[in-house]
Amino acid sequence: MSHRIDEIDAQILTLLQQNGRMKRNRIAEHVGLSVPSVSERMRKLEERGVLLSYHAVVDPKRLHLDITAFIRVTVDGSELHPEFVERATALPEIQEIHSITGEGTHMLKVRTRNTTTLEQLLAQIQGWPGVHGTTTSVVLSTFKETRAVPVKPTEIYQYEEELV
Amino acid sequence: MSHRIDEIDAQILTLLQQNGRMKRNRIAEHVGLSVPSVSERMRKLEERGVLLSYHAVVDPKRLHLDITAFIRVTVDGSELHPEFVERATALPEIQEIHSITGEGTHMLKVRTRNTTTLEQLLAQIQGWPGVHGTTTSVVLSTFKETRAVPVKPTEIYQYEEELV
DNA sequence: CATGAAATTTAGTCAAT
DNA sequence: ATTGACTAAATTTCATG
Repeated sequence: MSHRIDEIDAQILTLLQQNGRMKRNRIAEHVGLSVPSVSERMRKLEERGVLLSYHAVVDPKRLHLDITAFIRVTVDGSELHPEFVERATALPEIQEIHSITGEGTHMLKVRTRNTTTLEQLLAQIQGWPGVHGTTTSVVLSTFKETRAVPVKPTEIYQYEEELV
Repeated sequence: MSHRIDEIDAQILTLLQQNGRMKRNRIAEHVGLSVPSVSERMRKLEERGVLLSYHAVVDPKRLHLDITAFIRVTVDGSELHPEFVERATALPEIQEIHSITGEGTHMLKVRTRNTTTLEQLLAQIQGWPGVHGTTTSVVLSTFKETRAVPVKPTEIYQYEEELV
């Protein structure tokens, strides 16, 4: 079973990435289809796992989370990686956890209240099993921050089997 | 003019961060208020800039964007920073642009199709005025990726003047 | 797949508290 | 600031092309 993202799917995805609460009738106007057609396409995009989820974005500053930082961590021994990930996942201040190539083994993105809480967070992470070093880049200004991806109609078929 | 986020606002924000398309009547059930009250609170949270926006999340893998990478860039001369940011902002593959402390001056987060397109992107960035060095961390696995922030009712008043 | 029309659900308005 | 009662709008269902 294979599917492709056509021009209209691409438009719908672009619109919903921009405005996740856009009404179906307005989407329908944009793409030139009826409301039930848009609903059906959205349902299928969700079913196929192209549309993963919808989220509100809250301004961290308004909640006194004034520090954003990237923390590059070195975790010794890959047998300790799962535990590291588990501990990091449990902390709501940690928004992203990736394993990476190059210097270090993991990259974290964190939002925290101030330099004091950042220091506490770093101390906590450094105390975890296998954690050797951390390198922290504190964000001074953010100029662009989005999860939106450019969507073009795909010429290539997407085989479900290949993905998960 | 000052405002505080009470227990119910915190619940609403948490729910909408989890599900950005949650219906007002479902939110109302969760928080124990009427639909008009929930609408009014959402309107005010948006007005005050606490709720910034709503977005659908699209799976990059389904669109053949198989590479995620963090690129730490050194841009010489702060007078060249605005141009760097402007050029970077224009590229849809670049999802995040931050100026940072420590090693390098900027941190980029990028999504691109494959190692070939990543190489092209790096070459492009390295050609920009003032760009000296780049250090790339390619993501092998992502374990957590969210923009959701922990929301607790604030005891402290938030003065509009202090923000923006 | 797409559509219009009908049925159902959700959201907006507003006077009253 | 919150509500119920009302009206308007949005969404789902479904028979048909």
